[in-house]
Amino acid sequence: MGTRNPFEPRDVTSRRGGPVKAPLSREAIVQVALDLLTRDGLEGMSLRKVAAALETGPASLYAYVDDLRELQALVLDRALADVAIPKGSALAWRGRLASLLASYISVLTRSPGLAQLAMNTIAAGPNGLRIIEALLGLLEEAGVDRPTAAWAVDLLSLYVTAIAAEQSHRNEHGDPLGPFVRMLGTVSQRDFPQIHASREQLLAGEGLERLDWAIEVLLNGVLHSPRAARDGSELPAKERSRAVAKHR
Amino acid sequence: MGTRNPFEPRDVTSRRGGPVKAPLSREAIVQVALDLLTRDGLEGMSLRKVAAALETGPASLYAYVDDLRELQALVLDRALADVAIPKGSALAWRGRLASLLASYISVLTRSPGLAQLAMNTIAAGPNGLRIIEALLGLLEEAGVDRPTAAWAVDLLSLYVTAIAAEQSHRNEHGDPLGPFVRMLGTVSQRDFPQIHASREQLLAGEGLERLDWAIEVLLNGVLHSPRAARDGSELPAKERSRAVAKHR
DNA sequence: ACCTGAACACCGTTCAAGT
DNA sequence: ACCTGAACACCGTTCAAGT
Repeated sequence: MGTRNPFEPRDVTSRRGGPVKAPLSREAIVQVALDLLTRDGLEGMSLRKVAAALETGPASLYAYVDDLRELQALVLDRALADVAIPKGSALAWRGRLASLLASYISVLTRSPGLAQLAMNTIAAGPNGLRIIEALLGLLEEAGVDRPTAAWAVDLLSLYVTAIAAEQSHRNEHGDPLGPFVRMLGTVSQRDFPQIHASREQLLAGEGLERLDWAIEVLLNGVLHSPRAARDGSELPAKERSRAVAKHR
Repeated sequence: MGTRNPFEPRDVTSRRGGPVKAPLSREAIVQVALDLLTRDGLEGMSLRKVAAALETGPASLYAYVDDLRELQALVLDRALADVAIPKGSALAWRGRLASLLASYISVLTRSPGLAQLAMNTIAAGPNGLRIIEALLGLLEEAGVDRPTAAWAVDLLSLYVTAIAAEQSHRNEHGDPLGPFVRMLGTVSQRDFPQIHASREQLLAGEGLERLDWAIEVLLNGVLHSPRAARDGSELPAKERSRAVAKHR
């Protein structure tokens, strides 16, 4: 690069007739970063590449963003804006909860690397809050007591994020269970009888079928494990039946 | 480095009187890598640093290891050797299952970065297999049908890995919920009434207490969501009661 | 205040060359 | 076959200097 030819117009026109040069704002940086993440995955979203896409040097970004970590948090929250929160009560709470979780997974899976990013980032942005708020509301509607609901939000979002991370890791890394399948094929019946007997079952099922089942497990588990009652007897029948009876 | 002084003895003695130079074997590489991971976290376990610790260049490692990914998988399996698998039947299945999961978490949390590594690596090594085998056995003992048990293994290990990753991420990054707590303090009652009302509950509880509760949720959920019965009626009472009655 | 080039201290991986 | 130095193509971040 060195010296620049002074006669060459300095990006007076954008390729698409847009504004003169990239305006370089926090929003523009986050948008370009999300685009890169969606196109090229987590590795493709480096500060240097974002800067290059904005036709500037990497140092320029530090005027708008403290850190790579901060940029990642901003990108995550931007992406979470697309999570659909079921409105009204067309569906019962269980259907709305399942559909919210499904939308969250679908957003995280849409951009490769976004789920991995979500695993390492606390989603404390406005869109993350919207989702937490909705989860708490739906659990209350389900009759789950508040202490249980609070922890359940943590459990549900962590698990669902982990599922998405696992899925997109497989998609991204062209690693469709490769080593795992090979391992299952060669596992010895002597040393690992249980695994041997469960070979097909371990691989059975579409991703979506397994996801539906997992969400059912989590919801059933939450309904059957109220915290409020744990202090009392081992079988808190009254408290539990209240939550369980609501939808079963 | 350039030229080496030919009079200087070429590492004839190790610092601790050990063998002459590091023998450079696959095992030695994995061991050093695990040591680095335990001491310095995920970032500290680079091929270059492992090579430096073995007093060689990074290129030398490629004779024993295909890839950074392969090294990571080997390190993970090596670490999983420490997971304690409850023997005999001193405890009921539920106690042994909980203690196996707790041991798994404790191993993953012991070395910072190990859990993150586990999130991105399929644990198909011998020690990973030992754990899967034990989980399948315990679930069978619990009366869970085989198709359900197979998927449950996936669910349990994924969730528990995610918990460990979250915990050690907080520990490692000196990020003890910092931004999340700050966010909870400033969240507006108007916009997010549910979050506002659940502020204390969202933060309440020791890590271990929450972990115990989460494991209870997962086990209760698995017991109440048998796959074998899903084809039939919505309320597969017979199948379910068989599994549930076993321990409740 | 915003922007920048250059540098610093790192990465994983490859490759030709040595033994 | 094993090992190596050097190079290649990258990183995030800092900093003095410009406007």
